[in-house]
Amino acid sequence: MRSAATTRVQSFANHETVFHEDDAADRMFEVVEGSVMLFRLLADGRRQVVDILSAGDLVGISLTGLYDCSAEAIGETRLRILDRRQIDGDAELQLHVNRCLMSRIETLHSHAVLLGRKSAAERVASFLMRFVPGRGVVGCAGPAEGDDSRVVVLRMTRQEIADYLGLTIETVSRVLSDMKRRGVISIEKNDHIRLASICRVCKLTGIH
Amino acid sequence: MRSAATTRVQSFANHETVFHEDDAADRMFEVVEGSVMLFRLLADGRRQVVDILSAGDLVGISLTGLYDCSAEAIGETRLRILDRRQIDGDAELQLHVNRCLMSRIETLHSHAVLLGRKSAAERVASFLMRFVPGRGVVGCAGPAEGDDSRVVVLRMTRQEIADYLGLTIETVSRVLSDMKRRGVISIEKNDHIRLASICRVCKLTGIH
DNA sequence: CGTAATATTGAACCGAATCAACTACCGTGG
DNA sequence: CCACGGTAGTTGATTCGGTTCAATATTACG
Repeated sequence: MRSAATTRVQSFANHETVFHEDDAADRMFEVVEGSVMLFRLLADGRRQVVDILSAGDLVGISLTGLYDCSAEAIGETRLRILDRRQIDGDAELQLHVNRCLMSRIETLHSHAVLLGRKSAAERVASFLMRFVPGRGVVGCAGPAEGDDSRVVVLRMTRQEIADYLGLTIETVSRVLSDMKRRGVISIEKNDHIRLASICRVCKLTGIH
Repeated sequence: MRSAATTRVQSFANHETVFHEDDAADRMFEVVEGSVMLFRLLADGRRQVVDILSAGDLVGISLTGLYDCSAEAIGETRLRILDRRQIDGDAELQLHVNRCLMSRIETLHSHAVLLGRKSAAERVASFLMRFVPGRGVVGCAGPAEGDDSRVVVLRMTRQEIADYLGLTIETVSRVLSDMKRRGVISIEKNDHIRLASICRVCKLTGIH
């Protein structure tokens, strides 16, 4: 979005913290590469991953001056540091920020449906479909002619997936095992999952 | 936000539909009075209320050109119809839209924690605390000297509350009955609930 | 006052959590 | 290269919170 010459890019290792909830929100970022996980903690340690951001998304926007959740890199991640003042003055940039925020809101709406109304199996299927762009959404292309399989790389631990889906690691594991048993997926590595048929996975998401 | 002379205000009766999910997002609104409930449906009829908006909030902002959820008035509600073109040109207005969107995102983050990680009792307590501004949040004033009770008016049916909290009507009812039994609240009318002690309700929200 | 809609309560059931054991994987160093 | 230890993931048995189904009570309203 901005010319690379005038902006600074910072690298984060897998699981490295970008900022903590309640810290002063002094910096804003744009994801250049990798992903960022936003999460909140309850006092007793329960954790909920509230959003997962990837290339092009903005991280660390705050209304109150304090970050409203913590942020952690998923995989090797590079973030461009943005200048708040530059944005405030530029109508064009503001429009871009606007679109990013709206996109977050739509995603958060979907996630509320998942957390409030979907079964464990539907949540895991929905999670897997995140990694298949253009499928399972409006204007879904339908099953590709011929082979409709695909390998998705999660780059998240079972604990992170569970905290994102509002489940426990055991439940996530059980659902994946069950999908494997039924031939819907096969687990090539812990975080490399082959969807035997994208369409079949999609039918398990609960949206149909 | 805008001068009343040049803008149109539309009134909606309780439970009247403002727009439907997937309709063309041709209009944007600002809540003048009352509230608006945003919800999504799954194909089998499961419903999740994803957000509840009140005075000053914007309704019907869309990224895709289609509304991403349905909107329904809660109580007698008045909405100001906004002109999209007017906003796009005005940096000052954009900043306001921006702040509104950020506020939605923070609320949606909180709601994800509620839906993903809180017990039924914690969800209902959190819901009741929504109606007590300035308490149970950062910089909470603490219990008022003397009487710390308060009557809150829900203006929503048990079904709507349940769909907002990701529960069933029976569970909502049971939790409220249990709180009543323990003297935390008293139900003066179905939608008029007296919190005997705001502080005690707050302690049940799970955030402490 | 009578009726329909909404809310409460009870009993049985079920899905996911919990607790506990076991297994696979990964990196390190002998 | 393989043995070792630690971490992450799986699987099983049991428990528990919330749902479901059914009956009753209450409220709103003509």
